[in-house]
Amino acid sequence: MATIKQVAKHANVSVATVSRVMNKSGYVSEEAKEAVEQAIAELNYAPNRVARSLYKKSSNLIGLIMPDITNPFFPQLARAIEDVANQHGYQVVLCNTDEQLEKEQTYLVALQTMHVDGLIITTNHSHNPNYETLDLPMVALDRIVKAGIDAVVSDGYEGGKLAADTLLKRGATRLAHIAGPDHLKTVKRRTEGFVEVAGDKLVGMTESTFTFKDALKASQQLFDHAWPFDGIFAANDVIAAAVLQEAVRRHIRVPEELQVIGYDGIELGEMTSPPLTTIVQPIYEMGRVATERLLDLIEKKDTRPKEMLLPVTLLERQTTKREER
Amino acid sequence: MATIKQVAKHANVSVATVSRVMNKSGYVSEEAKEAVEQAIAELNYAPNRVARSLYKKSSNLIGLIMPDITNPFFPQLARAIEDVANQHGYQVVLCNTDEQLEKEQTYLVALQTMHVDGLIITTNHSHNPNYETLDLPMVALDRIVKAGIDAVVSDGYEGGKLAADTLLKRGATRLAHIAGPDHLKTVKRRTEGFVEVAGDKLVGMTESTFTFKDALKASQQLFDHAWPFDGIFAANDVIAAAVLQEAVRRHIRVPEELQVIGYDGIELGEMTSPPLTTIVQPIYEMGRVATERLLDLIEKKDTRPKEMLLPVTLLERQTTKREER
DNA sequence: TCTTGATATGTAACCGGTTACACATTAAGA
DNA sequence: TCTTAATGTGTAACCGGTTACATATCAAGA
Repeated sequence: MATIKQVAKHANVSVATVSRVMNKSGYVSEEAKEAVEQAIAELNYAPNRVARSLYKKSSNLIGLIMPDITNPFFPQLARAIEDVANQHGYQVVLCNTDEQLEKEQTYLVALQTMHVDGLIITTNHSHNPNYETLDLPMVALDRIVKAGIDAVVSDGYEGGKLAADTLLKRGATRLAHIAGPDHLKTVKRRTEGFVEVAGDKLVGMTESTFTFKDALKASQQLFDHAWPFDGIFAANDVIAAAVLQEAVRRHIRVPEELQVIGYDGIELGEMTSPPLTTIVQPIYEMGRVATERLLDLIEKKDTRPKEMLLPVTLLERQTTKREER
Repeated sequence: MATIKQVAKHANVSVATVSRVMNKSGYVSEEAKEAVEQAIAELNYAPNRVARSLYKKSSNLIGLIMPDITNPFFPQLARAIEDVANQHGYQVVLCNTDEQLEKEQTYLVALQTMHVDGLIITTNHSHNPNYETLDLPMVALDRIVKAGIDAVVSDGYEGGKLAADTLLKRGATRLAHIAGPDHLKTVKRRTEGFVEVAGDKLVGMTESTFTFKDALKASQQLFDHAWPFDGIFAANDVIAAAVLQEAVRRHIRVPEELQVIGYDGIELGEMTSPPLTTIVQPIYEMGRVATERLLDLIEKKDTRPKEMLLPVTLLERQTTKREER
């Protein structure tokens, strides 16, 4: 790789002039500019970002901290973040923390010492001391870390209500629910919204993590103890897929005997049999908004922290009945 | 963040001494060592990786180039890579190229100018001129870029044979197949293996991309034109899920009337109804091996290029019949 | 003609590490 | 006692950019 010195020599100017034409800063004569541009082209020169970072104290890198990219909700988020970052000349560093504070801490110092310009956090520890001392632009995604940190979340409460409402409208009279992990505020809201609208129609409820195995166990337990119910809302699509599988195993017909609604809108819902009706979070959009916000923060366009609440929608596939009109 | 100078002053030594104790290089007295260590602790010092990179021309960063993290095969790979990299003090930069040469090229210069130490490539252009001129350690994963570049792949040929063999053993007599995209060599091998063993039992075959929508179309077409068949092998699990969904829609009983085998062993296969029998690639293992190999390359432990072929296994779930004994 | 501000360009300091080199000091061996 | 090698430490150059500052030229306005 050529250096700026070589370019300068090649174009018969000083390094300062080369730097000026690259950054379009200061005064440069047309003549010099052309010479430099030609030299750059001829030497196939691209400036060393490490050197630039050192002086500028900015790396055009953003850190993406998530529990586990393997969880099917996150890839879309990561994709959106990467897309937007890339469009603005940033790269993203991927960090899987498994929600372990220690891993998180390790990543945080690594990220800091490499001078990332900002952080997107998809993690849960609202009390996490790691972030408090951190003087870095950051935005929380799908999680609420603490007041004072920007957050982008979708409207889980409305989503929960929408799920209950839909089930009721489609003629369900005995509702069940599988909630997500208790420590996730954004997930809890779904349950709250659902319970609120379900009222005394709610006949069974349990809780599960977001792994399929756990979800399957929870489903079995629910079917064993709370059956019969004719409408069920799962806190996410993975859990809904487990419910579906368990229903098939028990020869319960979906949606005739049991209507099922999931939450998230991940691709998985399209692939189940029958395809899953679900409350769609605008996942890609959330990633996009969060990244754009972070970029604004980095460029100091706006520093008042705020929470962005994105709307959810119902996607009717085939685990709910057609609405009668 | 403290700098090495501050640490040096605090410990009453020179920066060289501080550097020496941090890197355990050269001679340092016990006394000086303790003073420095205490200063580091008190100032909460961590060396600036950017500065270190500039001098060392090595960033402890590795670039991960993949088509689309949203494709359910890749997150596990990414996870493995990230895990191993992290264990060795490296971070990974995520790049989604959508298989577009232009994006790839952009990433490549970005990655080079930030002095990544190596590349893991999960992409397809065997003729890709971008990589030829690149003087960087790299390993191709699940893809064969060209001779001379290390590659880690699973044994698709054996996998295809295993699928046909299994179907035949379980009593299928009329076989069908949906192949993957033609330009993926590693995927083509699955088809070759399958066709070889299926022989004249093969009654229908078509091709599909790895998106669910396309797979659904391909399935429908196959059912329309080649039915009846009683065993089908799909080039990956997403396609198999589509076949399954279409079979359910047509009230074809699986596995009684039709046995289905997928390929990959992604989590999705666990979530379909019924759960999918599939040929499992050791995905995480592949990511691990590739990354360890890359790290060896970076540290110049071994430079002879080689291709690593990992074995696949059959995972029997419920879309195939139990073997009669 | 003289002053002044806009234009143009180069030199060198700086960012925060690493390390070559010079220079002590000390201990072991002759 | 004199060499010599091992040990210990500091100074400064270096990595490849950016930019403050000094300097020079030139045209416009007084």
